[in-house]
Amino acid sequence: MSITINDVAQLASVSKATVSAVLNNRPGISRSTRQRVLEICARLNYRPSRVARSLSVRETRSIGLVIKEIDNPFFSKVMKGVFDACTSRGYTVLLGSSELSPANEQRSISTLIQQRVDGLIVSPLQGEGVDFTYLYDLRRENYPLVTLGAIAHIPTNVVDIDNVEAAYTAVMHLAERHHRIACFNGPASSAHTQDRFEGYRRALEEKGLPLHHEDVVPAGSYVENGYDAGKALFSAPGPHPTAVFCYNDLVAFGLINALDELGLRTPDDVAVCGFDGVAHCDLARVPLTTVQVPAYEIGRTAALLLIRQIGDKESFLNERILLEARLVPRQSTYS
Amino acid sequence: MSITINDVAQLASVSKATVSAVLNNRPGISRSTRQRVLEICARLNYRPSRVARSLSVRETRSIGLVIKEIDNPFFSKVMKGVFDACTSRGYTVLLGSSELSPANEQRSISTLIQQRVDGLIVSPLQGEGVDFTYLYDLRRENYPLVTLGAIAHIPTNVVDIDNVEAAYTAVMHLAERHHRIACFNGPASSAHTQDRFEGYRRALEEKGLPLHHEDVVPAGSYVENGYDAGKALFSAPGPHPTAVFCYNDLVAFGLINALDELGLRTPDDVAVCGFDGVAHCDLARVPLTTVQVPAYEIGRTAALLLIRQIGDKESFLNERILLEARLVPRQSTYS
DNA sequence: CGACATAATTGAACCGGTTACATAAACAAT
DNA sequence: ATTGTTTATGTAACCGGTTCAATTATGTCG
Repeated sequence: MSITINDVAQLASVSKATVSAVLNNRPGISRSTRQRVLEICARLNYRPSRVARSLSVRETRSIGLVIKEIDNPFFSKVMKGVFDACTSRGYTVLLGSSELSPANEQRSISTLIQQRVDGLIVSPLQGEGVDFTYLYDLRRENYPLVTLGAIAHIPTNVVDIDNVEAAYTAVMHLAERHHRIACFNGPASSAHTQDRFEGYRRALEEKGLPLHHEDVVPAGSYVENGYDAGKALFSAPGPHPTAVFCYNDLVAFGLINALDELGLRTPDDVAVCGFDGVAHCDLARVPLTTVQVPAYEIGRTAALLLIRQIGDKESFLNERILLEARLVPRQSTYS
Repeated sequence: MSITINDVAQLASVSKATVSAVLNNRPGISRSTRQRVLEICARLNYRPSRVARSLSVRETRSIGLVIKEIDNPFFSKVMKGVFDACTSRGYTVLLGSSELSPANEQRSISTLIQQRVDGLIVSPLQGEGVDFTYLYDLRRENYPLVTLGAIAHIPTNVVDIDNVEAAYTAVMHLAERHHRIACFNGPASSAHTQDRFEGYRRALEEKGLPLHHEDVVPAGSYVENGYDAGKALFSAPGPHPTAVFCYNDLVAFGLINALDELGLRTPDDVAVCGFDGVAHCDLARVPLTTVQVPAYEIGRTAALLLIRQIGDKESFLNERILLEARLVPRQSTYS
């Protein structure tokens, strides 16, 4: 099938060992032999098999990235951060995605481990029905692992922002002008959902505002979810909230759309705050106030941390890196 | 280090061959042996090494996906299509991206081949300084390859839309009301840029409209590019175009922003048409008229085609699948 | 010129699976 | 009891690299 090291060795009339030495720039090869071998490699267009090498040296120079949603601009940026850091250091990225399903997450991780990736970056799901004993096992085996967000009871290397704090800040911002603030939560299976809700709760508490049960709605993470939740909440009878803190920007966009259709104006009738700071928040019909999360840096940092840990398995077993998120007020909360 | 088939064999007091047979559901294993082996696998939490298997059977059950921009919602959807099709068929996706640099493209492909992916999906660059002899070589070796967009002089399996036709339709739409239409081109290194421009040219020609040289500007593929190009074109002295056909939606968004800052209104002063139909075109400040490209289906179709070709290398050597794109008129071209 | 150090090269085992073939065991038929 | 047939399991080679001890070639020096 394809050219192997044996073909090269034979044509150069040297042993495989010599070819291997040449290709790995090991010393102790004569100038002439090196030249001849390289020439033949070029002529044959020889590409050493990484799978054979991986088997032998027990490292694949690849890492697995398991995100939650491929089709989410936030994760696109994370991916890019991971990708850039990895490729510049000779690592290949194998892609996994849970698409919010715990079963998929587990399957992805399992597959990647069978592929013998040198380490994993996981944006973990959490909540009901999420079994992370397998992540726990990885930890115990000292498998290089970085999670984007902490996992309850499992110490890992974490790269994230302080979601509670960021949500708190955002809601405090809304509370400057509003006294009834709703919360559109994200997927129940995401730890971020819980943290952001906690920030919301604290802000209300601090301001002495009541937490209306019916104002806390499980929305989701996509535009449609925000739209549906918005339609439901604001077409219900009775007085409505005058501001909504959304799990992410997409939900916020959907909400604004729903409000518009209901004849409610943003921000005059209802102020809306998003989260993530995906590109184009500033291009939206109503420029969106949001919490700018450094997604690219999260990805990049996670990759660097992971690679460091791959290199020295004993170090940084339990690092927790929190990057800065900042509130970017725009028109959707100011009239 | 990690558990191997030998460990399992030893504990079950059988040979590796037997363990292998059990794990691959090969017939001719006694009920009791099978059970015992499986039990021990479970107990040891044994995960067969795909790298060893790959070396042996000469297939990795993985494919490489090389896109042009990770951080571009269009490619996010393509990726998702590829990912879904692949994972449901047991293939892993290795990620590559040229980020519009031919050198990167080549490096990505080269790396993926060394990883011995079973096939490649490439969204190829094209134009000046793009050397695709290596893609040509792949073709000759009958390496499974699907490209998203044709490559000049190289017959491959192609999945794409008819860019010329789609651009033509879009520009004809603009030409219903406008007589001077600019074109914001994409990256010079993209074949799509050339095709879309060709559609633009044909539409003008058919309508008998003049093609002003200064109205054809190399913009790029990101929001900033559209913004910059817009600022430049519309702040120049003299009469301006009253419509712009943009390479993609992001450029269109940037342009609308620029126009806004220059005090020009969309669509009243300048009509704008995008391309791709990324999510949120309908959420933009000015809902964007665009050509809706079935990105997810492109990815999915490409993956299916590739996998089919991997299974039967002789078939479909030269398939050319064009999916439907359709114009979605919105406010940015209608007042 | 022989002894010895040094440089260059090779042989063989190994990584962890798969697989063709050989062998052993179980059982039926004669 | 012998042979044949079927079923279950084991042996060993192989995939394409890496690695290290052993070997051979080359060079230095007394």
